[in-house]
Amino acid sequence: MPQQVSSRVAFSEPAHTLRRIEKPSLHGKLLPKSSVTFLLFRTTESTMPRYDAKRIEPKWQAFWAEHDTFATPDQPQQPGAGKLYVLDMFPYPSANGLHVGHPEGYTATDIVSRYARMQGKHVLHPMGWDAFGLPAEQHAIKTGTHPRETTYANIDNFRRQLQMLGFSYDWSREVSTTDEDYVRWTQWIFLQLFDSWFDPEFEWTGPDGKKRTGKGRPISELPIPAEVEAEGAEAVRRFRDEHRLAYQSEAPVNWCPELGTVLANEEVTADGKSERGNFPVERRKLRQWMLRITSYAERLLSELDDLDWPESVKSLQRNWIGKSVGAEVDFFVLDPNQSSDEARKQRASTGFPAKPGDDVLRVYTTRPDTLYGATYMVVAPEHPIVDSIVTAEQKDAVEQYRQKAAHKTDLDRTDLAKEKTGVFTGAYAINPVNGEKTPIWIADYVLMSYGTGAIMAVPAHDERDLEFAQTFDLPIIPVVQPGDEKTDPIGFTEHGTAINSGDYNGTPTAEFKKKITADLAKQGLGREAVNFRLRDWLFSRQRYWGEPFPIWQELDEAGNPTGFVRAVDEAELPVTLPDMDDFAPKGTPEPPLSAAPEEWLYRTAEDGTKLRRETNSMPQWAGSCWYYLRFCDPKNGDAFIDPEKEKYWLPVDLYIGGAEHAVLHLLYSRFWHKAMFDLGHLQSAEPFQKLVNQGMILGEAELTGYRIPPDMDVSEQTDEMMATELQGNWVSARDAHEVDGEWKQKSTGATLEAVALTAEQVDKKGNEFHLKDRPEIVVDSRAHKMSKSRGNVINPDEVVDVYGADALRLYEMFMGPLEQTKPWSMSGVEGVFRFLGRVWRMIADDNAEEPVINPDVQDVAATEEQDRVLHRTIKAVTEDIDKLSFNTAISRMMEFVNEFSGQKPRPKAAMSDFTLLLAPFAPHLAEELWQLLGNDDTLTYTPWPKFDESKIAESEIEIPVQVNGKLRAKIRIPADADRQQMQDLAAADETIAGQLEGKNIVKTIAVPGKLVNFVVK
RNA sequence: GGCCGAGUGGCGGAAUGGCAGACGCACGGGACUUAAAAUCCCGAGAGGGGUCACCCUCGUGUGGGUUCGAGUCCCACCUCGGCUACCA
Repeated sequence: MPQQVSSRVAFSEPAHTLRRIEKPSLHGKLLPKSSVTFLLFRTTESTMPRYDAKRIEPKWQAFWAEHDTFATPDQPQQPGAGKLYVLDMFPYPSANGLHVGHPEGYTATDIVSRYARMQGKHVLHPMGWDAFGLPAEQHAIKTGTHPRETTYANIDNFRRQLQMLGFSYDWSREVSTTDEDYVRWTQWIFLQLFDSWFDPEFEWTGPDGKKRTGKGRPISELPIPAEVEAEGAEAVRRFRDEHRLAYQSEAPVNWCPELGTVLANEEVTADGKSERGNFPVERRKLRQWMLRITSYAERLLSELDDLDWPESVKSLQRNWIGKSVGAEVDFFVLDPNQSSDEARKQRASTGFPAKPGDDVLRVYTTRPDTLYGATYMVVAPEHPIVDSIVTAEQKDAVEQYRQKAAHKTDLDRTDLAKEKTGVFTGAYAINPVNGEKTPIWIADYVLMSYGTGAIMAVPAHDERDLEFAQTFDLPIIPVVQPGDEKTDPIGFTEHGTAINSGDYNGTPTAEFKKKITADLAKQGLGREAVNFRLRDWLFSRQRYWGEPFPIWQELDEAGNPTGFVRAVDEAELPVTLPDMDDFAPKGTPEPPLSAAPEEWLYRTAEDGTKLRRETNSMPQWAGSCWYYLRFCDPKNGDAFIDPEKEKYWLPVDLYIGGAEHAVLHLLYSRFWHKAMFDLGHLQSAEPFQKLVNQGMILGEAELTGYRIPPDMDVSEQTDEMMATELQGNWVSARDAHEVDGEWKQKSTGATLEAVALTAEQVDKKGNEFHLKDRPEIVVDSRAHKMSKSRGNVINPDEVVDVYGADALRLYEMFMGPLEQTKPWSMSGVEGVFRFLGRVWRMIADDNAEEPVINPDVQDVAATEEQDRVLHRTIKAVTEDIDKLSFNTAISRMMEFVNEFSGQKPRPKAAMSDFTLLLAPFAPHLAEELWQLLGNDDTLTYTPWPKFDESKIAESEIEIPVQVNGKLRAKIRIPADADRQQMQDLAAADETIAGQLEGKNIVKTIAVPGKLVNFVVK
């Protein structure tokens, strides 16, 4: 909305209005700079409302701190009321401080926590810091300030801001992931994973009574196959290492040669360049730590069902896990000397799965029913079979392609996605169902990391295969007939009936899949197979400011790593970061910690083995994976959490945070939780029972006009109206829309230039805004994401400075539904600020020098109507909080105030109840009013008001009367009128009688307490 | 391309299948004031009629459907937003 040219800031003398004078330009800062002009006025008399957040808020924050009001009690306030664990996603304490998105979720959880306390529940509501991470390290490289210093300074600022907002956290439980005591247990959990393997066969029953297959178990219980045992101790060690939940493997990292450093994925732009400097980034394989999250894929998927999470988040997680059911099929690689029949016979005798040494290409497909249409095969460039099958003529071309593929950046990949590339290997395989000789290609559209790294290509029924086949002129055989005869089978990727498929012709797709999978299995050529998109979790980073791994690498005599590692002794945890002055990249892909002092890096074990520390560090996810556990028992020196406390508090009853964590954080946490459960350290199966995502807060809407480019020829437009609008290059806002970040004219598709306007350039006509010099042009307003570059970032400090914390809290809850994206509006903040002023004046005496109770508030009994309003409000607010529908709860309180503030006298009891309802939303003001109402302790644990249905009920109600579904009249009837009475009363109404006259009543619908509807002809 | 979500006044948004637009912003009018601010009161979906304490028509992205009755349920389409991207 435009900020009209008008005045908003007043000057006045009295001290309690000084805050408005201190920063008269504040509105200029808070509102879009361009759209406001100030007219400043002076007065010698105070006319400002006396509701003085600047006095009230610090007073009560100090009171709460002094009395440890929010320290988690040992017991529920009311016996049997139960516990409630209310958790926020803890923030990364950035140098910028809080943005307005933080208080949104935090206010919601604070309301729930305060409300639950008043209901007598035992509430755990903690806060902490996810404090490892890149920015502090980069700041250190730039300035030389140690990341620890920056981090703890930022934490202090965040804590100050959160306390300024009056959140009821139990600060005695505060933890930071960077605390040594916390790091110790993060490392300890890693060691538990390191000391475990996943037994896929293990059958057991979960705490929910459901049967499960597959469980994490101690590595000592891993059965060692006899042939491995026979190979000796090293082979056994290697076998164990290969099965651990935390294991090492070669994995590609983003190496930027120009910057001489490894980059995190977040530091690489979508087009494969470094965010800093825009240099090319290549992928280089390095030894990395991985966590075997894939072994938990099935459980992470199936146990989602019982969680009270938004369906969208569940669906994101399901997609991310990406389970698909299909078949693995063996294609025999053709020996040029054998005919295909012979090959098939030989294959049939060897059985599935293929044995080592078989020259077999195994593919994974979700559409085994299209086997007859497989006209070629593709393997990933890295596929190991390539070396053994490539023919002499093709060797060079294949080698070249593999080289190129290996060095491809993300940019090349996405670019090449548009055009398929590949090279023929010269080799052929035999299609197991029809004996057809099928050429084998390599192409980078097949990924080594999914399925078997090889596919059978069915160009007729797969988009990618079709594109590839068309590029390289490969045969296309349709094998699925769409149900609709008119549809071309080529390019048809859905289910239909089989054609060109031998004896299977006419079989519907679903049935065919099952049948052919079974038939292949019988012949030993295939079997049903399940695949997951989910990959193992790359758990190491080449960073300083993260948890060091509690791992030693073993070195040989020459000081080179042997590849074997050993865990740091538990008693030596935590492994703390060495003090280093220089965090700058060393120009090699080695992590910064490899430049740590020697005494940190090296050691000789008791058995004489030389050891070197693991120099990779853990990702930021590590600390955030389990912080919800530590909050239950933050000071425990003997365990990461006391089992009794875990049993009592877990799972988290309400978890609120941004949707950006819908997949990774929540999936990783669930994985760790399940692994720790399997190992007997936890008793709950899932960490977060109920999850809510708060919506994003956009910047304030700005006025925008639209212009077409000057070179466009307006005369081409045939439409006369259009021509008028285009004249002078302006178009109507109604004719403009944004496509991929660009403004386009809907009617012509022309690219537009969007122009932000100032209020001075705009006129209001009726309800629309128009350009002053071009009144026919309608002006639009739009909200965008807050960003520094746009200059539309709202700083909570400044809002609190002008309007107070209660107003900020209340506004953020009043904006709209919690889960919805919604734009900021500073005048909306003023709206709730005015509401708080009205609340103040309803209960407090605004004319008194000292805060005292309003003389109109008296110890009188409430009238029936007053009781009705009060109890209706209690009911509505209570139910709305239960639904997390805070915006409507606030509306209800506004209605209450609108109703009561004009009344004299106002019953004190009703004012007290209202104050309690307000308390979770605007706790400072509520505490102050509670005191004025004659109470001398905090209202934090005062019982929540109860409502009485009988007081809400009215004896007479108004209901609508419809004729043929159209509203024709409203009548007053007794609340308990039955159907017949309602009909009679409705028919007796003058207007209705007129409507019914001479008509034939076909049917009458009367819903008691609701409405009457006559159907006439 | 795929998946998920959403379209209601000038704006943010309310509405167990039952009076569309609660509450708030912005806007207009009035009271108070030398004036302004602050505060309080009143008005308002759009269009039309009028015997101004009243009535009619249209109205929740578009087109169909179910129903006595649809913002709400079903089908198709359009637009916007978010996430994801060759997963065979």
